[in-house]
Amino acid sequence: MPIDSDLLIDWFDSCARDLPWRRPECTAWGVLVSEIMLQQTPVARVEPIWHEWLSRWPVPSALAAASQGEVLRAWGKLGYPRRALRLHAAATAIATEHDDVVPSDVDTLLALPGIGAYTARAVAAFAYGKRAPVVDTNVRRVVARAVHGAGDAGPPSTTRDMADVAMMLPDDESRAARFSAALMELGAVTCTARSPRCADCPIYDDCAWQKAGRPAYTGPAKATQKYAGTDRHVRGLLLDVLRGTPGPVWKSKLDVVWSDAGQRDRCLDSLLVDGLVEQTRDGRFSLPGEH
DNA sequence: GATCCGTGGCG
DNA sequence: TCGCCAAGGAT
Repeated sequence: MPIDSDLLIDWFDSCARDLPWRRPECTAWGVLVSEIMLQQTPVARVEPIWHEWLSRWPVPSALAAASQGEVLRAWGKLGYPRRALRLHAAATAIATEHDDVVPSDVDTLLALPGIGAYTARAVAAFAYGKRAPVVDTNVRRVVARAVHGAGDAGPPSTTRDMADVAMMLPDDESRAARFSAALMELGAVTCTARSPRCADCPIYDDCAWQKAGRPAYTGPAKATQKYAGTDRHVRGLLLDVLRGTPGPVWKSKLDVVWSDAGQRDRCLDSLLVDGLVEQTRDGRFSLPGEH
């Protein structure tokens, strides 16, 4: 059973969270910054950083004028700091190639660094009101349950997932964009992964999962990713030292964060390769552009 | 398609 | 306590 767009949009219009990047005065740039920050990162942690960024860098060219090190510091502990570098690169491209205007066309957005299938369509829909299937983890879960009657979404398949949603998109552009935002909102606040609040769900009566008695997820087990002791962990520790220090540091300062010298050095090398760290001529290490 | 890439809160 | 989870993208 497809999702009743009228029910869902009405619920969204009356109950949606008041998030700053949803306000009418928010620019397309503000929407783009929010979408990048929200990748794999909860709203509560993004909000304060988003405000700082929009206040400090209100247009793409302003961010482009900042150094990579400044950008990484301002990114703080949002996680996945390569996103910050890519957003900086995207801002530079927008400033130089698009007249400082965030593109509204999906294919043009896809050509920018750090912008993939989800983010390109999210910006087109939420910043410009375009009709595009916006599919994130929330949408995949809501569709899996409400439409397919499954406990959760299986492994992602961009093509199939977008086709699923495209079929349900209202014809009207503005309503299509609100429908997408509503699907995401429902997954984020009501049809949650762990303990869904089905009693509060606006489409409860139509939900295939509810009708089937809410069967548990039966698909393939999701790969659980470790963190403690991984390279990701060590890279985070190394970067945290550089964020917390005004200028370049000697390697001895970095060596104290992790006992395994082999892993430490491998991670430092990978940070250099990724452009998250630079080495000065005298052999010290710093965030890029800070020496 | 499988892996890698940060960080912190919560049940 | 600790595994799961959070508006993904690049390779």
